[in-house]
Formats: sequence, C-alpha cells, structure tokens
Amino acid sequence: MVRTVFEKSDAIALVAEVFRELGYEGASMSHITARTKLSKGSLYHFFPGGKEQMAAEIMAHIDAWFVTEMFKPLEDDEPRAAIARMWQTTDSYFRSGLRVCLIGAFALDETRDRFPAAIRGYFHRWIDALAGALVKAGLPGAEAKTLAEEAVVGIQGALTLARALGDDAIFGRTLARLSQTVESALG
Amino acid sequence: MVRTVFEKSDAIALVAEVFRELGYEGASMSHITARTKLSKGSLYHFFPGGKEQMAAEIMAHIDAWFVTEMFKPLEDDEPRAAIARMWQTTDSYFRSGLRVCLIGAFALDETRDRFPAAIRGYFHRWIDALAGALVKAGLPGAEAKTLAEEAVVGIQGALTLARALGDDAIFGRTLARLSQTVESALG
DNA sequence: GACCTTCTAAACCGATCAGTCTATTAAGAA
DNA sequence: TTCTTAATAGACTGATCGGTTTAGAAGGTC
Repeated sequence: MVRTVFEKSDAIALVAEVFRELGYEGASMSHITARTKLSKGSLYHFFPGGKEQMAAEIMAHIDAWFVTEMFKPLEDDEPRAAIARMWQTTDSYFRSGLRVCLIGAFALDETRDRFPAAIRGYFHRWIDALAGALVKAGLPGAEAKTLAEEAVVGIQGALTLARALGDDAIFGRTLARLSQTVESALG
Repeated sequence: MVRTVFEKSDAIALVAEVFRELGYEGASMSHITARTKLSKGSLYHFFPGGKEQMAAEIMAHIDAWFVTEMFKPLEDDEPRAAIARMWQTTDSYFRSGLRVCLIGAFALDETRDRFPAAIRGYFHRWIDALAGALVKAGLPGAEAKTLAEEAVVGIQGALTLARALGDDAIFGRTLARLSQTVESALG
C-alpha cells in the first residue's frame, strides 16, 4: 500500500479547510479523511482527542496567525500604516470573500459552547487591537472603539453576505467602504 | 400513553428554533424530537421529506414573514416611516441580538448548497426593498444600493459578533449606528 | 354504536457516526 | 545490519444517524 507522510502542521491546515466548508457538525470523520487524504490512524495520531482537539488546535493556529500578522502590527507599528495593511491582510486571508471566517461560523451555532473563550478572545482582541491603533492615530477612545467594532462587524457581515449571495464582490466593496470611513475619521 | 396534538404551524416554529440553535447538521432528529416534544411519527407526518423538507418549509415561513412585515411595507408605505419601523422590526425579530439569523447561518456552511435560491432570494429582496425605499425617499439609486447593502451587512455582522462575544449590546449599538447613517444620508 | 381519517408513539432498519485497534511501513540510532 | 520509534492504512466496534413501519389513540360522521 502507498504510504504518504504528513506533518502535523499540514494536517491542521488541511482539516481546517474541511471545518471551514462544512462546519463543525457537518465535518464528519469520513468527510475529513476523504478530503484530506489523511487516514483515521494519522488523524488520531496527531489529534488523540478527536474532532474536538482538531478544532481547538485549528482555532489556536488561526489565532496565532492573526496575532502575528494583524494584532501585533496594529499594536506595535505606525498606526496608519498598520491599519492600511490590515485591510490588505484581511482581504487576502479571506480570499476576497471566498473563504469564510471559521471562528465566526462556529459562533453562530452550538459549536460556540465548546470553545467560548477562544471565540470571544479572537474577536475581542481584533477589536481592541484596531481600536488601540486608532487611538494612537489620534482618535478619542470612545470613537476608536465604535469604529473598530464597526469594522469587525462589517467584515463578518460581508463574509456572510458574500456566501449567501454567491457574490464575493460585496466583500471588496465593504472593505473599501470601511477603510474609507476610517480614513475620513482620522482626517 | 399520553397523546399531544400539534398543528403544523406549531411544528414549523418549534423545529425552526432547534435549527437556529444547532444549525442544520447539528440538529439531529433525536435533538429535534427531544427539544420539540414532537415524536418522529408526528414530524414525518408533517414533513414526509424529513430534515430537508423541514428546513425548506421553515425558510419559506421566515421568508413570508419578512415579506409581510418588512419588504412589503418598505415597498408600499411612506419610505421614511417604513425604514424607521424596519429597525424596530429587526430588533424585535432577532430579540436584540439573542436570536441568530437562520438564513445567514445556513449560508456559512454546506447547508447553503441545499437551499441556494432561498438563501440568495432572502438577502437579495431585503437589500432591494430597503434600497427601493431609500430611492423613494430621495436618494440616488447607487447611493441607495450601497446604503442598503451596508445595513444588511451590518445586521448580519452584529448578529455574529453578539453571539461570538456573548454580548447582545453590540446588536443594539449597530442598529442605532446604521439608522443614524441612513438618517443623515437622507438629510 | 361502527367506521374512517388524522395524528402520535415507539420499535425497528440499514447507514453512518466518532473512535479504537492491529498490522505494517519508513526512517533514524546503534 | 538490527532495533526502536513514529507514523500510516484500514478493519472493526458500539452508538447514533435519518428514515420507515406498525400499532393504536383521538375525533368527526353516520
């Protein structure tokens, strides 16, 4: 029999895409094995805790990526440049609306009750990091918080509508509108 | 054995709440029977087509409600008053953020591929009805379309974040902000 | 009462679920 | 080479899945 060797990081990325497309409950082990070409032996070798561990590690992986690529830059770099790069990073991460937000999708059904802290933390830190950058760029705290919330709300809503309408253009339009709103607030 | 008699409209409303909380895949027949107190016999009597028919009829029911309560008023009534009532209707329908949008949740996973027309139609008509009212209220077509899209995107995003953060206040804040934006656009 | 239709209850079915186990393979250490 | 260990393939298990069927209860009509 043919034997393929995987790295755990490959496994995380592959399984993540299955959860992203099918949701937590919709992603059965047979779906996962079929779509990833990882056998059950491999999956339970990497994730002895089964589906729940897979989802937890995937969320941690996503979280770490966002911290490095978006939240840290928003906190540490020059705020206007970091915010400008945030729109680009967001657009490419979500493939211009073709890829949904796994954490957002988990939030909408009972999967939320399995990972409440991870879900809450992800969005909380995104809003806080953006609000912090807006404050550093000169906005009052309250306005910064409102604007940051508006941005993350808009991104999530645009992802939902892009999938619902089968029209990814709405995602680009929303990002453009949000960045425009932020820029005019910054003056 | 004790026998309880249900109406089909009761069945639709009860099953709808289960799908809303658990999602399409997450809502197994045993979950549905347990939470609704409807036996399998009753469920398959009302919905011979099983889960798929349940979901289809629930979506049709939701759609009809929105047409009567929101889309028709937006099309037929005085536009500013209809838009003002839309915010209230939206707030009460989604129970100020405690209740998710079933159609939006379906859009995010593969459930979308079972009901693409219903999902697309729901959001398309919402945006069009609101944009139509905005045009009647005096806005240019392009601006009306953009604003209507922004409103529906914001509502969906706020529902996602309300659930993710376990904080329904964000839903009220978003509705207030959106209505403010619309009002200042109308002058 | 008898009869018929509508509806409910629950046993039952094959398929699929998440998860376990055994056998085997590849690769590094000695 | 030989031994050891990490990793893979896939058969297997008991539980649960969506769905079917059978049996009978409730309510109307005559």
